[in-house]
Amino acid sequence: MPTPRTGTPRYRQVAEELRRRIEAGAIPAGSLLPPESALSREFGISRGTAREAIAALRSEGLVVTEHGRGTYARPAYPVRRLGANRYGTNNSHRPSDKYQVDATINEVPATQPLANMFNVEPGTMLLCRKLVLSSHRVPQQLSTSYFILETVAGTPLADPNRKPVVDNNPVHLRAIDIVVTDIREIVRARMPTPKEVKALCLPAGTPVLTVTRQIRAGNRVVEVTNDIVLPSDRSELEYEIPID
Amino acid sequence: MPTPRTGTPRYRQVAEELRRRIEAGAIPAGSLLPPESALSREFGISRGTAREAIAALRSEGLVVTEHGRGTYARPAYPVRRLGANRYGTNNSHRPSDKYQVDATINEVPATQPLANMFNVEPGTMLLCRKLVLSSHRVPQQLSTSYFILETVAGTPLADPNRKPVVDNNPVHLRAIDIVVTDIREIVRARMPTPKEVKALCLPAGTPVLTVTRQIRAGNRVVEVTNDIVLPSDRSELEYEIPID
DNA sequence: CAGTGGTCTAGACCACGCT
DNA sequence: GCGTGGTCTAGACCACTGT
Repeated sequence: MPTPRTGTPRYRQVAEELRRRIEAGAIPAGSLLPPESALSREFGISRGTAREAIAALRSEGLVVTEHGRGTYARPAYPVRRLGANRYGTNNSHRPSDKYQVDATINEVPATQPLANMFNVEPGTMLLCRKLVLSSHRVPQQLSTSYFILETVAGTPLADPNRKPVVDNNPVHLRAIDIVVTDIREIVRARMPTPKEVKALCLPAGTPVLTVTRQIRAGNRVVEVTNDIVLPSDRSELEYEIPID
Repeated sequence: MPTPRTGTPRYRQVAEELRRRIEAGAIPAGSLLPPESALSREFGISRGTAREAIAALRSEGLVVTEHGRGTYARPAYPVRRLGANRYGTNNSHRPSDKYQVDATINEVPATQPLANMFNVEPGTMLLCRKLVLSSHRVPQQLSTSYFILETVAGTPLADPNRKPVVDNNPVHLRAIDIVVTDIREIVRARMPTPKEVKALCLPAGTPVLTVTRQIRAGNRVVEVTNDIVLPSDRSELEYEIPID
């Protein structure tokens, strides 16, 4: 019986000890934790148990593991803030020049939930724009937007070759004579799907922020974005709420 | 050699198969997955590998495990939406009556980051309000708010026995002659700490949404809420953005 | 009590990153 | 090649939920 079974499991105790070392700075952000073999020796546990301890820290987002190299105390990523003024007309730091965009466009009939959000009948043809937005060769954002096909057909928004469009924001819509009056966003968080992990280069245990967006011009809904997906380790969303 | 090592690991294959069953409805939301022993037999893997498959699904938030009972396809929780009008004066669905509040109040000197957010000198005395907001005996929200002590001393906001205050919103401030002009919120997501897991009854693998909030009256910052913590499986945030 | 998941061991071989 | 983490096995005992 090499392990006295006290109340809290061994792997948790080890995880807590490692957490203390990280938070105390004994293991600085960006540096390597001891390898599993060393933990196994130091704490007198099997390698499997050492792995469980590290898995616990990983699921808290405190460390990231790289195959063949080791486990690092998680370095702080530079954060991209989606500012409250991101839809303004004189947005001085428009991202067009700093970001690379990969867009695919196609036409689809409206499903029931989409039809509801647009206030149209199911089956109405929509333009679907899928975007991948990258910065420094690291993907920063996925999004899928829909427009009523009739209102954008033949405009630059429907042109698959018009790469430099970063986001379908009010400025682009105004260019085709649609005056946006307000935008409604719903923010949620969840764990990513395996596909999103890959597409956004997410370290294990990193949640994503999702934004569902309605862009309205008066009573008309002109765009529905059914999930902008943002990596939570490098993104934050800012809102300004005016009080009547 | 009981296991041919093809490209994708065995536990991932099993996880994907289980995911298909859940998404196809073969394992309806809320019902039990096969026990580890059954998976072990069915797929010809060891119990440890079956556990890894389930852990993968758990980390995606697709299933929840209860000790001694089994692993369930995750039921959809009722979602609490923090609406765009949550700071309005004529907020018809004020939550006061539907929620229970547990508040602790104390006085602390401003740390450097707090002082920055208030535009005051470090050391200025602040009133600190920690809230736990519950509904149906399930915690729904944690928050820590700060006020400049001088501006709220002696007012109901500083009274620890004034339980029914659900949130320090503009209505309460107006009652003490502070007219809020705007609110700034920053939304992030991350994995919860073990304490938050406990306090919010979070199933493993559930991220939290956090909101950092500044409430301003003209140029003055009257309240800083340094992280409202919301369980992402039961919360969403709504914003309305007016376009100039 | 039986059946479930939770923890842990001791060992094996594979895949990756280095030097 | 060596050291790292990644996958997997077979077995053990514990802890919790049911009957």
